[in-house]
Amino acid sequence: MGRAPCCDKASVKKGPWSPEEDATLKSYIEQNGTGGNWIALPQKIGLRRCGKSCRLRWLNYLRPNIRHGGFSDEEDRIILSLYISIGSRWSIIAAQLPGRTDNDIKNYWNTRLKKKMALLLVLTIGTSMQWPCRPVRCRVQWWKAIVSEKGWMSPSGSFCSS
DNA sequence: AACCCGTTCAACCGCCATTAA
DNA sequence: CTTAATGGCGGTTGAACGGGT
Repeated sequence: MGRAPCCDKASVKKGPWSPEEDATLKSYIEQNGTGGNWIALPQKIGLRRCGKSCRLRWLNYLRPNIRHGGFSDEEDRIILSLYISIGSRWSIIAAQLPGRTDNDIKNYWNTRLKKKMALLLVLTIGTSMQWPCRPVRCRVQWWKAIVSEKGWMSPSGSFCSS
């Protein structure tokens, strides 16, 4: 026996949200709040969506003051230092970056930032240049494992072990 | 023009934590 | 205290897109 589903999968719509659905959800929450129950909310406002889907849509796209894309160098630095110290705790990392969502940061890290950082590592440590950031320098072994696993080893294959 | 392939990111899935009954 | 319902989170997927051939 599996776990009971949170909603009736057969009668619930999946996939991208339409502008109409967005408008329905946004205007209701702006006027009434979430009512403390995401599961009951879609039925109440006539949306054929899972409550969890509504929650995700609101938190990641519809709520006010959200920024997408255009991560600054300072944001890169904050994400990297937090990732090194606490790992993939995206909600905690997002809490340090106003206007950013955990989903956006997770996507940014997985698709861009970790590659960018690995490249930076190869270009600095791999050529024996001094790494400018001490916390990162202390985690060379960690990065080495990542870079090795992903096949991002520098042509020389050399890493500083300090 | 048609296809391939890598990248991006919105959204889903399933698990664990928390809360209510 | 126990159990069920709901919230929250991180991992993962797959459609859309764009550049290259």
